[in-house]
Amino acid sequence: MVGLLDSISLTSDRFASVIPLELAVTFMVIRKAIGARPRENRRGAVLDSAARSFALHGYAGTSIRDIAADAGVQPSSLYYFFKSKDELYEAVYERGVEKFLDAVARSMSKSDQPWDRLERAAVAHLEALLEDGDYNTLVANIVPRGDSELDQRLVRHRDRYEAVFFNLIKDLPLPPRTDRKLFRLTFLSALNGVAGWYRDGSMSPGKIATKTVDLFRKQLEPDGERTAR
Amino acid sequence: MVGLLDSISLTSDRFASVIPLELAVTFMVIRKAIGARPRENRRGAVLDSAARSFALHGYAGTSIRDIAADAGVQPSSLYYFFKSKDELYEAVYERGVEKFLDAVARSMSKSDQPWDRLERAAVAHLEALLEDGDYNTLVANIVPRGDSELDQRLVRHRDRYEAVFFNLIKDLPLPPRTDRKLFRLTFLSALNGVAGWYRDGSMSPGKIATKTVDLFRKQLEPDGERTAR
DNA sequence: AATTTTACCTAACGATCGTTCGTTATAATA
DNA sequence: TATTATAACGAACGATCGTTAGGTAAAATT
Repeated sequence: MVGLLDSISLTSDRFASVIPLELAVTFMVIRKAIGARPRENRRGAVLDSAARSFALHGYAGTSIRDIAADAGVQPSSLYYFFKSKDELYEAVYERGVEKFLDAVARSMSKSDQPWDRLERAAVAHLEALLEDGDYNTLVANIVPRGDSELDQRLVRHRDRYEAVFFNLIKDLPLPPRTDRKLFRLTFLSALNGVAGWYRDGSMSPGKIATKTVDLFRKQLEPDGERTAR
Repeated sequence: MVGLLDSISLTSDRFASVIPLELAVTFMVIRKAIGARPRENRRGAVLDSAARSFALHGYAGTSIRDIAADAGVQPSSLYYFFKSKDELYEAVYERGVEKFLDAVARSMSKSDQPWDRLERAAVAHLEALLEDGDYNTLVANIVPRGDSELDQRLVRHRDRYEAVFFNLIKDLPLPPRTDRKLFRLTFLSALNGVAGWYRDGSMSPGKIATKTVDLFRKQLEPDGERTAR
């Protein structure tokens, strides 16, 4: 409020010397409502809206106009921040990878035991996916096939993250002939698949993650003798 | 060939009485190349092309014109067979569910043991998904959220198939406190996720399915003592 | 032989798509 | 104080979108 009056009193405005202050304020308000805003960067809002729409309706199902409307901005303004729809999509995807990376890194501060480390990572992964949301949904759901230029860049971002689980699983004490690559791919699909059926209120993301890890590690349950081949 | 000449000799064609037979044949050929074909139903071809495109680029990423071009038909012709893009998509999805159902039903003719039955189903599922292809890819990849009318119909088709695994897993001798719902969801995500990383030549679909089932059942491997918590 | 049905076609509708253009008010800098 | 950079805007471009209308020749039916 003070800032608004200040900016009038400095008056680089071409009307200021001709019209009374009351009218100037009116003009300010109109201008504020319609057009140019004072020094405000909507890049973050645009990125958020893009993440939302892309997560909900996919790349092709989301139009530039959808995103712009959601962010309260004109369609053409997106091109001030991003060169193209592809670049915007990549920015969202990359941010999603970083959010995953951060979440998992934070979760693994301590604990040396391999299965515990995997469990912590899984919990962090699922919490990021289901609670934080849109950016991560994109990374979890879209497995780029690598046939377009955009896809190839997406794969590179995704690989950075998958490497984390590669290392986590490398340290796991598994039965000798276990296929660790298949384990990783299967495990990640299982975790990411949760986004497809999770409905708020049923079970907490952390709980789901823990139980999922248990599914993969249950050979040591004390009462495992009920099972048979 | 004989049929072609026959159709000329019956001559309900308005040129037939005016021009010689040679020229009539020429017209036939031209008409064959450009326009109206004799009694040929392209519905199957359209459905195949739709499955292909939808599997490859998704619903929004596929245009009616893409499908028509791939099927060698005019865009408007799709509306002779299907009322709308939505209905075409649903037809593909439904067919995908039926293909899955058939494949799994065929695979389970004998074998009483629960784990073996699940393994057979998994093998059939993955072979259908990775070898047969497009129709199944659609069902595997798209988990409808149920917010549109189309989505709600899709869910109903999908549920018919998931019920099969519900029953398969019900009979499994699992440790007492195992969450069978989570097992099913996780297991199906793991299987369907294979479509995201499978590249021809690495491992056969059947082998992947078998090993995936092993991952979920490995608690009875004889040398499982290497594992620790 | 005349009529109807089938299996398409050509042409076009208005809406929406990603993107570009030129403009403009504010803030930072010289 | 004049200039430049920033953060947008409104209007429009041609392309493409799902869909419809109306036509046409062959086949089936009457």
